Amino acid sequence: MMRDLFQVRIETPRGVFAVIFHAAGIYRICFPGTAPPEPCREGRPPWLDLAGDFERYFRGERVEWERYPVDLESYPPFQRRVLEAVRAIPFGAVCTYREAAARAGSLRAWRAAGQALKANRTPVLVPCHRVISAAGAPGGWSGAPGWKEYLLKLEGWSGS
DNA sequence: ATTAATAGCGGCA
DNA sequence: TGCCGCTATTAAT
Repeated sequence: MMRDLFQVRIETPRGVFAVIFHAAGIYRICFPGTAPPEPCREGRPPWLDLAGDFERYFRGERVEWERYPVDLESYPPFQRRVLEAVRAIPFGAVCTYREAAARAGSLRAWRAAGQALKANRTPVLVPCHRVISAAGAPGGWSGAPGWKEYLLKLEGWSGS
């Protein structure tokens, strides 16, 4: 189901992010230097202090992203369960691909869990950076390189 | 309609 | 150490 989309640009210490949203939730996060692939108009989000939360987060403060509704409707069922499980990982904590798949209900589907994270349209709000490989390496990131490591460090993860 | 390719993991030789 | 199979989904054949 395709809805009318709006976007806000938000300045942070790490660059300008674009948040794409509609009335029922946040649809996509665009990292600095990337443009939204779908057409959208400028608009003001209905949620209070979204920009403030971004600034605080990129300054290293804890932010309760759970209070923002994220649009997960267009994902296939398993991917959606993975993203919901990943959303529940607390600030500063991490889990493995295996655990993420298990929490989504299919213990052996780590690989498919990786696909779900790759398909994740809303990084940061769905903190896919908190899913790391069992060996302690950060693992993949579908956007520009370095961001996963950066976000983990921002949340106090000391590395392997 | 089938097959290949994925943001990985654990078991077994 | 290296090989194998596994799961869900999409893209290519």
